[in-house]
Amino acid sequence: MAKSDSLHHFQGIDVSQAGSASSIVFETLKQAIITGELKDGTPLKQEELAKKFSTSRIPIRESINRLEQEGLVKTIRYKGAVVASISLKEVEEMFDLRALMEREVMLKAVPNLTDDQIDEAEKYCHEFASAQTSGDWTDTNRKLHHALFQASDMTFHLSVLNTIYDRTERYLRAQLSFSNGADRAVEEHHTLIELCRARDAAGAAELMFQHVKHAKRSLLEFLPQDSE
Amino acid sequence: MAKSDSLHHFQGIDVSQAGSASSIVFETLKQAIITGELKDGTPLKQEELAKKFSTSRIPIRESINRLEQEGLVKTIRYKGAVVASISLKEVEEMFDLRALMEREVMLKAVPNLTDDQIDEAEKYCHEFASAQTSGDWTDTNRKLHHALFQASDMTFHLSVLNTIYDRTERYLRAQLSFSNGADRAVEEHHTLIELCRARDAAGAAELMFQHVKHAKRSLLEFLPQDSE
DNA sequence: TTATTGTAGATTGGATCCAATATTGATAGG
DNA sequence: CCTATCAATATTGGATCCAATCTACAATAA
Repeated sequence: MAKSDSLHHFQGIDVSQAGSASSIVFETLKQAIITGELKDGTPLKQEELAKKFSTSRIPIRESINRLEQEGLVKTIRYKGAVVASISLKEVEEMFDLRALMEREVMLKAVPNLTDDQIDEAEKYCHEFASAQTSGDWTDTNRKLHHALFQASDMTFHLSVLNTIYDRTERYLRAQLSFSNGADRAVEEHHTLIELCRARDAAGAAELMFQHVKHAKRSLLEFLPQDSE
Repeated sequence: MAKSDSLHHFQGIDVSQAGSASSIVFETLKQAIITGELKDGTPLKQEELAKKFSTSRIPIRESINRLEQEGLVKTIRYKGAVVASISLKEVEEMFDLRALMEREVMLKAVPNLTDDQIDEAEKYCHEFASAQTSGDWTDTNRKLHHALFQASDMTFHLSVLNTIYDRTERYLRAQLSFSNGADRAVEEHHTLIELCRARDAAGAAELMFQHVKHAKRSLLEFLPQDSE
């Protein structure tokens, strides 16, 4: 009963009102993992979740399958599923890839950016600067990046970037709960907006690259723990 | 009965001997889609597949879910699943990303390559040159690239690359059935091996980049059809 | 005491049944 | 002849039941 109380968040969530049960469970669990509500290693027991969501185990199983395919959980046959942890090496890789990809995306996006889009990005830029909780921080950060990326029309790149964001967000949140290492990011974001307004694609792309590399470095300083 | 005969390949495949039913069905379907045995738009009917695999619909549904998460099928609620097609724009994007990533991977791999690994790659290089069917071609091509990539120890990058290979292979096969545009590739592969032996990481990386860009170009020449 | 074995409980994997929805074809009206 | 509506069928989504496997703990023997 009190054995595993880490899923108390889902109290009262019911499925019988919108889309398919599977997709609701999937989105809810995914969000809980991304935000860190469900910590690394938390076992996801089908029966338990079925009760929380007031459904049978079928939609739960489908959700867990999909989550595993996205790399967010890891299951062992007849043993069960747990929230997947991520190694330091993988974090590094993901940030390196982010840097590489976001540079390319910016290169294509900047020439297509409308003034409205830049205004929107700047709005998020300010929200970002005044964000208080780590949740607000990551949310506005994602919105800001996304607003700039939209103009690139590189849907596949963006989908890959999204999975990287999904899989690293909880670690970013953890970092930001401790340090307030967002100062440099705020500065870089403002400069980024300026470069976009000037339609300096190469400059914006290069700054984005460095921006992500900086984020990687400050995150790694805060993850000296295990490596799995 | 003769209505949809595009799944006749699975005759006799039975599930009751190895891993979980789900994973067997998943791998089999995935391979069939990758190779092009199941063409774009082919509907995947659960009952029909359940009979072919001698199981219930449950493992079929799980497989389809996982395939959808990998982008290989597309399902509509209460309507069914079909083999996902891919737009020209996505093909372009995937090859651009491949070029970008494989350059980075080579940059890290070359200094770590052992002589044995290079020998292995060269073996595939020769197999590739003498491959007859489009299946042999893509197989050895993948093996060759993979052999070189292993030394990079960039597991996440490789997983992304694998999904790109998975989602584009059938189009490459189709191309190679028509043209024999592999001549240039053979040449580039040999040069690539030379550069690896010389431990010229920058050179190998740059050649790999161009190699993928060339592949992209010759593929696009053969896909002037629809765009969806 | 310690290692081993066996049994009971818990948990996941798969099969079958029912519910919800879409598709198709027939029929009636214009 | 064409169109619209409605019933019949096909197909997917979800619930419940059974099977297979793992885990924990106790009993027994060295």
